Amino acid sequence: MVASSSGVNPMETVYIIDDDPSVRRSLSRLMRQAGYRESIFASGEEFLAATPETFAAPVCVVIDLQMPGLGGLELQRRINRQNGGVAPCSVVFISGNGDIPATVEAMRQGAVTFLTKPFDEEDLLGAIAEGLATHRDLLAGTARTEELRSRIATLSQREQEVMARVITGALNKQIAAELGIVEQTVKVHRARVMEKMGVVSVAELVRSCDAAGFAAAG
Amino acid sequence: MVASSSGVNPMETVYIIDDDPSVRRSLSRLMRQAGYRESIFASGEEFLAATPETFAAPVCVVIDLQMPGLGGLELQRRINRQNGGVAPCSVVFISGNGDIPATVEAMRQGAVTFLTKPFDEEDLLGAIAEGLATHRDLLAGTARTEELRSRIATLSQREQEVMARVITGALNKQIAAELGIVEQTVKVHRARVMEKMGVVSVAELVRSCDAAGFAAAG
DNA sequence: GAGTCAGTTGCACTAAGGTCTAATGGCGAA
DNA sequence: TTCGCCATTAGACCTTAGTGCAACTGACTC
Repeated sequence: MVASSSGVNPMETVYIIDDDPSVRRSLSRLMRQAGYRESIFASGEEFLAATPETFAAPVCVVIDLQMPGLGGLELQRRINRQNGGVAPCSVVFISGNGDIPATVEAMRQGAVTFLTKPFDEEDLLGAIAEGLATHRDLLAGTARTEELRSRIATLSQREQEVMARVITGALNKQIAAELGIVEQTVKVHRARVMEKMGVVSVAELVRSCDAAGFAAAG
Repeated sequence: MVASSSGVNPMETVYIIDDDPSVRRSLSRLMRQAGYRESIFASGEEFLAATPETFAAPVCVVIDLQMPGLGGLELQRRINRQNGGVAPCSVVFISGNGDIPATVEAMRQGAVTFLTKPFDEEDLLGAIAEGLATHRDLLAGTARTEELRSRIATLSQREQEVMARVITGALNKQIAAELGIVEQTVKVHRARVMEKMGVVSVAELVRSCDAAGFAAAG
């Protein structure tokens, strides 16, 4: 029983990267039948050239391990590097004659799974569904983080210095002493920080900074 | 060049689980040469019966995939289950004739790596070092979490209710209204919360609660 | 029944945070 | 040069938070 298009988010995309035209055709058809948007590529180079470095909607990339030119593992590495080390999409490997070291490497680099040809279509669809779900969750977290970082970017240098100390629980007078300014000035910066960050309490500010990876001052 | 015992934490332990006596002897010697504490077991059942469910010091378990009785993958599952789903130690697989599906499963279950015999001693030692390091970091986080949870456990019901609202940034008067008590009472609870949790600022309290998984009140 | 503990409240006082208005000076863009 | 943004400070005023002391209640224990 193949998954139908009902219930599948039409924005979720599957990219197929395989040097074998018959595999590409076959998987392309399978993806369409499952209700996914899909695109096929004959090589990793082609894929990298044609797709953005980051994706706004869930994406799963199905990669053939053995390909002339850019190999599957190296392709996976480059995809991961595109997003500053954070996987910009989910990856599923397929291979005709893979070996265990390659499997270990693929999994360590974050692959959902590693399937050997011939594989059960259900296994592939299951892996893709899992990869898309994982990526969906990741994107949700990333969107929040990005929003917070853009807010932090609107803070002036001084405001960031004050915020870094506020989220450690430092008193205004302590912050003033550290920065060599007067307490009243700290209050002004602090108020602006709260306003720009869109929070009304220190508790929210702490959570926002933690979520955005903004480091507290020692 | 085999790693010497210098620089290796003497409390870090490696457990070898293999049904082949010669492999056990060989790996046992290798571990001792590398400066690790080690114990050998002929089966998963023997290991589970002889070791605690959780470990206080870094541990790496080297598991043979194919063993009569309890297989390597099932053993890994049981080890992971012991700690409520969180890996209680690191796991390295070794196998004479493993296959890709087993490798995928092992890695998905959190194995550091999967080595095929005959393997390079350096690869095994590297994997063990990595596993121990990962487990060390995990233990450090766990210790902190446990300490915070035990602190939270000393809070009375009311104090927890107040804390849950303090960490949302609620004002004392809002908390009082929600709980149907007077602001002064909130202040008393709040002061006791800060004292018992060992913090002096709301910022620290928020971080502690987040680290301990204590949920804020909606 | 006495003692203990958690929860509650009131009052007074201090400390800290937050807001508003007003003013000064530097610095880069238009 | 003028305008706008940033950083800075002052003074006044109000709101919150934190602390110390005292007291009352109910449940539970010795």
